[in-house]
Amino acid sequence: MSSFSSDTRTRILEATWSLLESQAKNVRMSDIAKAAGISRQALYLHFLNRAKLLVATTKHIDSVKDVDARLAESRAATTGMERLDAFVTAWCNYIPEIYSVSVALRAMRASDAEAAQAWDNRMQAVRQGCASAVAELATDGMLNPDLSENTATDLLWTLLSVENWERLVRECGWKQAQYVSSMKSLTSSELIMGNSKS
Amino acid sequence: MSSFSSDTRTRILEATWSLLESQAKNVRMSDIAKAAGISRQALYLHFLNRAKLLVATTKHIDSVKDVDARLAESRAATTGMERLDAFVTAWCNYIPEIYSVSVALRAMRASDAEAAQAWDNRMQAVRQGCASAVAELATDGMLNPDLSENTATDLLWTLLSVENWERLVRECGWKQAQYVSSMKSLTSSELIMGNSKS
DNA sequence: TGTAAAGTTGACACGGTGTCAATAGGTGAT
DNA sequence: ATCACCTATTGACACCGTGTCAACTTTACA
Repeated sequence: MSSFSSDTRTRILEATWSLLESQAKNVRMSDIAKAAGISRQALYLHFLNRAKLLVATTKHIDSVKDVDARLAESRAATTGMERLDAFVTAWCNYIPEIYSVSVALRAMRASDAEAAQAWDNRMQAVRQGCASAVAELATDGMLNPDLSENTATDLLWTLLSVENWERLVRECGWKQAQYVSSMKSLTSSELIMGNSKS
Repeated sequence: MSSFSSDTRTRILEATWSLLESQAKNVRMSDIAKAAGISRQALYLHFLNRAKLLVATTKHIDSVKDVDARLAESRAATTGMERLDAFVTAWCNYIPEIYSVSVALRAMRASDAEAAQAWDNRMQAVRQGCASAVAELATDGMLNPDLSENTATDLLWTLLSVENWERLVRECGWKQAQYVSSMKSLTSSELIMGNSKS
């Protein structure tokens, strides 16, 4: 419980975060150490390896940004359509917060099993959110009859991927608001029964 | 023009290709050399670095699979809707062919500017195909009036990304045919004016 | 005052890419 | 025939980033 060590730990996490936010590419352990004001080796006293550090950083961001509270809103919705809308909004607006860390984590996937696992877990959690929204849509009888619940979940999950956000917002230069509203209309027009364009 | 050297070159490319197809992850220069039956150093006589080798491999696949002929079909379509359909079909069915190399190339993006550039070029070419299809849709007056040509192109390009294929086919286990028909209905319902679900 | 935790410096192994030098063998032109 | 060239070989090595280890110092606190 010594405030000492835990201070250093969060200083490391904050340093990692801000480095990833800024330059984004090729952040090395030594860069992070320097930014946190400790030696490179001391980093390994707190995190066994780079993957664990990145994972801890995402969790740190989650707690700072209070992801749970944001998603709670969508679970509180009473109808399936409201829930879908709330979920899409909440998640789409959360993507930019974790984007920079996600880049680093995804880049490690190919070479590091632990990083791959961590990213996969996160995505499965998102998928779970998608599945819940779809399920509620189905019980309301509002799910597009061409789609099974599973297929609809796959589709929703795919549309809401970080990679799609990356492409539209970062590569194509869309405004975040434009992205969100596009995703809302896209998902609702695909998932909700008998929906043509507004 | 010595058939000798050029034989080795294609042997290298074939070896790279088949290695990427099989194990997919962490294919090293030494692995490729071994598979091609030459020394690791000799690889560098043919390709200056790993990025160039991967790029050459994609081009080799393109020529073997005759990507131009496949896409020519979509350019031959007379109406915008036919063209969109043909383009989506052709590209979606081409993705599996280049997928394994794309994984390797994308994995290098973070660390290697040349690989990033090469992947980007390829994707811009795909975007060009999307733009052409959208343009023809627009001249036919069939483009969804909610969308500018640019926005429609962005959307189409995003939907047809390799990453989305990867998620649906590899992660979610969709059959290729299911993926293609989903993409066809998804793109047409989003891009074509006044389209509800079939 | 002694112990433990947290940190320091310096050195090193490992894996993978890319480079270099010295050498060998086959091919083709003169 | 021989010279030059091209392709290939072996072996060694530099560079980079991660992760590890050992020896030592500083700080906290009981």
